[in-house]
Amino acid sequence: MPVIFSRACEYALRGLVEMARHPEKQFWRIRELAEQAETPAPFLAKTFQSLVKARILNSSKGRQGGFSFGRPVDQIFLIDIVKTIDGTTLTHDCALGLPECHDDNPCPFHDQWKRIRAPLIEALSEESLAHVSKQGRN
Amino acid sequence: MPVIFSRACEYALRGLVEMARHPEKQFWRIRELAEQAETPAPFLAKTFQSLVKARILNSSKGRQGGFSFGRPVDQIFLIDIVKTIDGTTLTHDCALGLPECHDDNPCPFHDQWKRIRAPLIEALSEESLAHVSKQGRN
DNA sequence: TTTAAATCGGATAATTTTATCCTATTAAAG
DNA sequence: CTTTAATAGGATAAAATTATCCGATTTAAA
Repeated sequence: MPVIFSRACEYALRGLVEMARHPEKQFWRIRELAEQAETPAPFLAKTFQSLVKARILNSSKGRQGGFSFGRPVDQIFLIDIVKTIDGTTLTHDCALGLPECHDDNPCPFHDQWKRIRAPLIEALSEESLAHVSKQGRN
Repeated sequence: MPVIFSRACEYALRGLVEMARHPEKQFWRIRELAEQAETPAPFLAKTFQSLVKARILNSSKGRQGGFSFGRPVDQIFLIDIVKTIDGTTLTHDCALGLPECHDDNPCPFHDQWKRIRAPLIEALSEESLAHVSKQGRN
């Protein structure tokens, strides 16, 4: 198992950060981007299709084509990417996998997980690609 | 994908909580426990083997056999269970899957994830089965 | 001593996730 | 108009995870 995001989501995030780090580049071909982000190219291409559907990315076919951002990078938040690719499991579901776990019928780890998940959701919601892409060196 | 723990780990936690909730019961047969915890019995049995190896559980074969705790439930912490079954990925690895992500060579999400992961590790380390099993109603 | 009932551990099956491949479509360049 | 180069999307393959099965072993009861 990966850490908290699926492999698909890890790859997408890495690819998008790479894109955001080179604002001078208008269109990215998937092969070049995958190479930079060290991800399997065909798999990244697949996950990018979802991001296009979600309007986070634009794509254009044919020569000189490739992927570009669907809106300014300071308006794309990590939560948008995670929800598009991994759905709402991480942000909504029970850590013990119980389908009927809610505030009024909590599992024994419910309150703890809720408390831990809150800052995670907050960080994902507030961190834009613009900001994240300026962090780190990896 | 599950939320943060593997299915195997979710099941183990549910089974162990169920056991801890019934301290009057010395030995649990896997079938009965799986039924109570609503987990697939053969799969729970497999994951329980790992917990026996890790001395978190005792097992005895044959008639009247079953599983019992390897030490008092106030000395078994969630982190022990998670590490035994899921290893250290959740607590150690890079959220973006980068193998060379460290404090001195951080990925763009490194600091955020570190900040979020800390209270998670803390909670898992401090929450004993004794305490957790008294929480919730599910 | 035999029988019944439990875990152990290896083998196997099913499902999900990850990864690749190939053809179709599109658009620019020649 | 033809060729080249890109994504789209369906089909397929590989790998990992989840789930089951069965014979071996163990232990207590009959």
